[in-house]
Amino acid sequence: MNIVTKATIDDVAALAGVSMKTVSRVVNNEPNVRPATREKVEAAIRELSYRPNQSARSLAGNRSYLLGLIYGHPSAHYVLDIQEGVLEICRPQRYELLVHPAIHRDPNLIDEVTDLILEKRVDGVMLTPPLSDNMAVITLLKKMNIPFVRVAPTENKSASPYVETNDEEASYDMTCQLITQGHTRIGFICGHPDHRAMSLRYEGYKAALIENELPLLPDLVAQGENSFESGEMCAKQLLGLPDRPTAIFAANDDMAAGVMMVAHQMGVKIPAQLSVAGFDDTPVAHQIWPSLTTIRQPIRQMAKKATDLLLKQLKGKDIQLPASMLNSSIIVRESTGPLVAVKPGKPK
Amino acid sequence: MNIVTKATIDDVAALAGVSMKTVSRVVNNEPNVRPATREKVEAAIRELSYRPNQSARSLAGNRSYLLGLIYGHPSAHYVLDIQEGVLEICRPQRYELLVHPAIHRDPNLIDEVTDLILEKRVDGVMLTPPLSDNMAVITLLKKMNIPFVRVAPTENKSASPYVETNDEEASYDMTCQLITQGHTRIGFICGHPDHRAMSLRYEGYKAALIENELPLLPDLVAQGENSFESGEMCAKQLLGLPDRPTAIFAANDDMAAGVMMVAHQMGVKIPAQLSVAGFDDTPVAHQIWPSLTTIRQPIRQMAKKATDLLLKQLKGKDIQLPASMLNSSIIVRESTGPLVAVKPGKPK
DNA sequence: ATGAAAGCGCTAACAT
DNA sequence: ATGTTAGCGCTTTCAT
Repeated sequence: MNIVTKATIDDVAALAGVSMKTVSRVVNNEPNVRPATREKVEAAIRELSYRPNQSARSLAGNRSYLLGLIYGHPSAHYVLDIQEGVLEICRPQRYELLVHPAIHRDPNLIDEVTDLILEKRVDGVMLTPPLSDNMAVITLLKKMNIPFVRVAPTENKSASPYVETNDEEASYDMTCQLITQGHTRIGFICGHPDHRAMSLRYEGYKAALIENELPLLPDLVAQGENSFESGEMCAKQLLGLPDRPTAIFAANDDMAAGVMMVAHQMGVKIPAQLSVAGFDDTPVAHQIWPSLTTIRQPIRQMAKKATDLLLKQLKGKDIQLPASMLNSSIIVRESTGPLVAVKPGKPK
Repeated sequence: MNIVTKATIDDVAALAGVSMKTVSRVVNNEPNVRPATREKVEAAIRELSYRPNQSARSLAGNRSYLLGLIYGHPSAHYVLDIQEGVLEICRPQRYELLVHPAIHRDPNLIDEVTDLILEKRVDGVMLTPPLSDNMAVITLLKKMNIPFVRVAPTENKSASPYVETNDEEASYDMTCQLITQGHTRIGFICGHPDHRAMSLRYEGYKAALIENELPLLPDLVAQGENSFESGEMCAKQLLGLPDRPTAIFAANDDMAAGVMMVAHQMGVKIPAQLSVAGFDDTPVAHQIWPSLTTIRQPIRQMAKKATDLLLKQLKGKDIQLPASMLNSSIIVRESTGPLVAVKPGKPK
């Protein structure tokens, strides 16, 4: 029973001496309002601390002003960055965000998304990896005829507007850098096969080897599944080789951290005896010792751009450029470098 | 123009041959519907793929079915855990979550919260540290007469229902454990002073020293501010002491990781020459080398319990127990242990 | 440039 | 146990 919460559009109209519709025009920044009228209305709005009721707006206007973010589980850091990027753009336009954690391949996923659309009535949806490539969801979204954008899809790019980054190129550059430092036996740890964007990182690695006329040795390529633990497993495999690699490039930082753990346990010096590189620049990358050379994606920028694309769709604007590319960059730290002869008993 | 999205409560009522109100009763699980009638209605709902329109429900019922989460920035991991805990409980009860990142001490914060309540019309609010102790926000929420819960508040506990954990006790236990391992010079790195919950961790440390008749040496207590970098600074200070500590307990994992980084750079062996303990069990704790002994809070559990408390308030149920305590636990890893004489030239 | 009237799809309050 | 009647506070459509 707070007076603050009570003002309605009628109250404002009465106080300003105009019709309800005129207030509506002012609130929604519609044209055809004389500046003098606009000011009168704005004064009344201020006076009453009027705030339009979203539920009423949604019901009458047949849209919810809600965006849905459906995310699979890359990492907390990634998700939060995306989320905050989205909010930064949509809030000023009076859209809010509904967050939906999803399990890739969960049989309930389709029902949940249907619910998001039918019951919560989100106006648009954003998909992040690995869901950006989930055909079941994409098909559903299309069928429901609801606007959506995808972050970093690798397949069916024509299905929706999207934002991507040059993972493959960055991966190529990283590999080249290792080669330049004198490494010829460079191991690679692949990401989870369900996470298609990960495979582009492998493509970049391959391309660099070929470009530099280095052999692609199957023994030096291990199949991880994104977790720290899988990185450890792969590291044991690669470092246990009779002729082990002098550098290991992992498709994400968690796995790279796993490699470093195993290296430490085996007494292998980084970077003197082994260079290690990761991908993502998660917080662990600079907190680990030695700090990890990795690749940083412009996650927040991608989210902002994607939100922009989505909102433009909602407003019916033609998107001339339904796709957008943002650059990732290599962050060189201490875990990579040329090989160094290690004299036993005299570390550093 | 999709048929799937079109069914309304009237359509269902017509198909089931009952009134709108009866459908409403079924949908909302209200009593006073004969089982036979209920089934007829449910069949019609299924047949039409009917989903109630949230906007209409909200407008008519004068509630939004939206919860607001206002979070300051502890860590991505913490926030996401809270968020998913909230969703796990509120979704089944058909409540959704609006996420609001906030900067503690931001002058706009009050306006933003007002907006969340007046315009987005959230039915209830959850506050996490350090906002749980932000009096400006608490006062506003009270004034607006909106239900709210707090996670881990340290002050004004009677202001709202809340959920807490035994930080102080866990911190006490950790310190005792270090003492048991033979450490008598134990350093402590405090958290950011704005983050009041952090100071309880210091209290636990102090209590353990006193209990064990160890002196509380001011030189061994450093003032950090939660970040990895501040942990490094404090470590340099503590390890630079003429008579340096043999163990350092940091008020969070990020700072503990900073300590380990500095120790590595100085050639100090962990745990042989220095034990290090953290607090939070963030992902970095088990990815770092050596893995970090730390304390795990039941974050998700706290979020679930807090959501439960909030929803009960919304439903007008009396909360007999407006506060709830959940236990944190020590996770012992490799970074702590008794001192070991190190023979130069023979590591491990 | 402004206004009047008609809903949007539900829930609440009150019948029956 | 079920139905009837009014709105909730906006946007839309169509006048003026």
